[in-house]
Amino acid sequence: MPKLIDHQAREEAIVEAAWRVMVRDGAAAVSVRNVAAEADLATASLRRAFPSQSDLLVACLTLMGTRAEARIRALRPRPDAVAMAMAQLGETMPLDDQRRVEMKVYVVLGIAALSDPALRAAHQRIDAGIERLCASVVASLSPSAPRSERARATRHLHALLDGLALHLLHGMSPRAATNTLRQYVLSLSKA
Amino acid sequence: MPKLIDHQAREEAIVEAAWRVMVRDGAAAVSVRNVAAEADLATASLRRAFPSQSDLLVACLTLMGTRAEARIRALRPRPDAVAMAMAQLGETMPLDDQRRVEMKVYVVLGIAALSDPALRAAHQRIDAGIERLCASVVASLSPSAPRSERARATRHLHALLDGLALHLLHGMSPRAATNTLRQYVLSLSKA
DNA sequence: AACAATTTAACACAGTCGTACTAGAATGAG
DNA sequence: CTCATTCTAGTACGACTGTGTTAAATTGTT
Repeated sequence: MPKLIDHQAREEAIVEAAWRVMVRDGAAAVSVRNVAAEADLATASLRRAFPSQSDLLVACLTLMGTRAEARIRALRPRPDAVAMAMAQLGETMPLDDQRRVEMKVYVVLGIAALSDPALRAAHQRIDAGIERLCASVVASLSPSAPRSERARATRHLHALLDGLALHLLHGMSPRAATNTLRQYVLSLSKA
Repeated sequence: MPKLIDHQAREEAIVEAAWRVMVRDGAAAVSVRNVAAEADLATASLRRAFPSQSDLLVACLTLMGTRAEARIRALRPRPDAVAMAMAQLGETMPLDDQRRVEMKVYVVLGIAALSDPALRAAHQRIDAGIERLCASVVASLSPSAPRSERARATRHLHALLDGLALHLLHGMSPRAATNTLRQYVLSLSKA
């Protein structure tokens, strides 16, 4: 039998290389050749893992969602609902390089998804996950609020989260973003 | 003297053609050739107005800012502060095709600005304008709040606005977005 | 050591990109 | 009508793109 390769590990390495290219040079630079060079692979090897560029981009988005979801799922429960909410929401904010990269990937490919059906599906899955997270946070903080009010708060929280993500990429300080988010979370728990 | 051409009108026509291409096919499709074809012009004519692609993209962003600012400036004052605030903020939301196009341009090029210094400067000017608008809205609704509180509300409003813009592009209904925004504006006026 | 399966390297193809140049068409002023 | 000036069409160049294909190198098993 031939050279044995851990394909899953390789796929992740390729995706991470693509992330680096995207963060460094923008979405337009994520070409098969650039990513292969960044991953120190032949373009043909990359094509075994991802036959088309579209597959690669979708994998970029999907792995980002998987990673973030895993981190949130791994959080230890906390008794304080506000602290728990902030911990969960904070996993979607760029407090370290890892999360900063993921957020940029999410936002950049989210825009690309506006004119790419394949990306659109992957993006909607992640978007739905964030929506569920927001709904669960709202439910835990304002359990007694009427349903329509919770729905509105969920939309509000979701938009705030994505808006802060955008501003963080454009240079907003993580402190300011965290404070803004915390203030809204607190207002939910009081209402 | 030769053919007389209204250069400003032509530049705007070119930029609008570029907008159409960007909205229809994404930012990657905004090439000199595609835009020239969309504007029914020779590529050489386009190059007279915008010598480089970067110039064209910057103009796309700048004209968008100019148009939106002009619309906001042209609003008739209203006695009701909440109504005035919603009218001003609403000018940044896609309630018609015109605004929808502009919002998409703003968001798409805002992402492109993350890895393009020329675009970055143009984007920051518009971003600063929106920030000023948010600050003025907050000031008119919560004149008695302490300064730090107003600063936080401004950041909150700004993030909410951009987050809703993103969600609107991804299919959120304008009604839901308007309701969410109105609810926050109302909460500002009560506090 | 020899085989077989997989990975890699290298190249090829057709297309588009930004940018540049040149020759000719169009047109307002005299 | 003529001229001067501007605009346009067309072409060209080198670089890059996604996608294939083919031959050679690599390596676990027998």
